[in-house]
Amino acid sequence: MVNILIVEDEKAIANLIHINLSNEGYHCACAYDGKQGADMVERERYDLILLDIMLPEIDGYELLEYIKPLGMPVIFITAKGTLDDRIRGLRLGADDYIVKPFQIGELLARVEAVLRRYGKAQREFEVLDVIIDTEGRRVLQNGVPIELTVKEFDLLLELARNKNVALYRDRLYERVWNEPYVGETRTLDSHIQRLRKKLNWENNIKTVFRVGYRLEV
Amino acid sequence: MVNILIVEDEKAIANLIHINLSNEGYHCACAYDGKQGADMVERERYDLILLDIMLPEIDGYELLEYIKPLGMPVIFITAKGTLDDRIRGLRLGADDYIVKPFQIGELLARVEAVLRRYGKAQREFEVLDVIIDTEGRRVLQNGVPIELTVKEFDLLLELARNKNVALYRDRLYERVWNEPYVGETRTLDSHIQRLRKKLNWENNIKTVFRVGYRLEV
DNA sequence: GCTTGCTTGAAAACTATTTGACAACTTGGA
DNA sequence: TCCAAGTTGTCAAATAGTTTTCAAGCAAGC
Repeated sequence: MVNILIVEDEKAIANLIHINLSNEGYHCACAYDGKQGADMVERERYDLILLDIMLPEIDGYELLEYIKPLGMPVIFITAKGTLDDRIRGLRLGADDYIVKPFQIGELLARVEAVLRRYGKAQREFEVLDVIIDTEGRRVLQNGVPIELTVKEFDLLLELARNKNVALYRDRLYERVWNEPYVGETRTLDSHIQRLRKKLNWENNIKTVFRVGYRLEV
Repeated sequence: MVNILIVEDEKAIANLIHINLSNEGYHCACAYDGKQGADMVERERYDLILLDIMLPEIDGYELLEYIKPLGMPVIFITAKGTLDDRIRGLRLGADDYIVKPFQIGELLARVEAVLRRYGKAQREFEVLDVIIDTEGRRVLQNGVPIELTVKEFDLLLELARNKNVALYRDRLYERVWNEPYVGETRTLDSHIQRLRKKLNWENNIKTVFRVGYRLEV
């Protein structure tokens, strides 16, 4: 089982991450300051470490230097979104970074990307009656393969990674299409409809009027 | 099954190697100091030993002298990249050496090379109704030899090594052709078609529209 | 120079995606 | 409650893009 360490002093955030990663089937441990983090890293091997920069005792940069020789991948969590910090983190050997406040789906995507890079990715995950095979880009519903197009698949992934979250149209569009949302067309709607139809998810993909969509599980 | 011993005191590195070799289908054991390494070598036969030079208790050079008469191949792992060390290791009878920090792919290549030299390489593997003999570059389908050209064979290998994974066209091309994919020609497509035809794999090599291909098993 | 494998390009076949017109719905105030 | 304005759903046509096919050209090794 994939083993993840969360080093984060804000307990609320640590818990939020913990809950969501556990939900995805990862095993998690938390450390609430740098010293504790160092201890835990020393005692056990983790497949990935989520590391806040601003920490009591030992800060994230320092801890990173300590972790890197151990060969465990690290994703920085940073509240300050300045380019400087990002570059510094990456140059110091972090594998990725994410800026607070983040959407949980974004975190999951980054976690998955890094794990995949290290050959540890969870290939598939389950939502409702559907199993999504991310690497194979395939979908099984109750064991039956469902043919999805690229956009449909990406859209499903985005929804599934943010289940029970109302996703704003623009954000959803921008994530899946990788381009700014102008909102003059029915593109996103059409794809949502097709997903609903293909998966019989009329009741699970809810429209949130004036906001966007939410996948309810 | 190929049996490999990793003698390395940095557990993180030992684990990293362990994970990656296991992934390739090798069986691995770890020893975390020279004495333990000596014990294990005495007790069991290994097809290959990965040996760190800087070890507690008994150092790598000493352990090598002990191992050599047993006729087990050895790859040195060395942090000091000086020419001296390399030559010393090789003169003492190591089969190869690798300098930390290394890329895991490089290690795998060296491991495979040494195993092959000793005739221990994993020569063939099976996918669907086909047996691929990597060394002989031959393919048997239900016992019947199938003539594949070089490119066809490499392409098959790449697909087979990533079965059930949707491989992006560019990645696939770059892996097989060893050059950047520009995407202006039908080269990859043609070869895919020929593979499909020769192996009657029309249904197993799936096109993933706008992505690439996937070998389904 | 023949053979074989590899690459290419054009055209055909196919598929996904976008769009637009209009219907249906939601909402907040009149 | 009802209406108007704004949003979302529907669906088929148009567009845009991708893959397959095929035949021919090319290159390297015999």
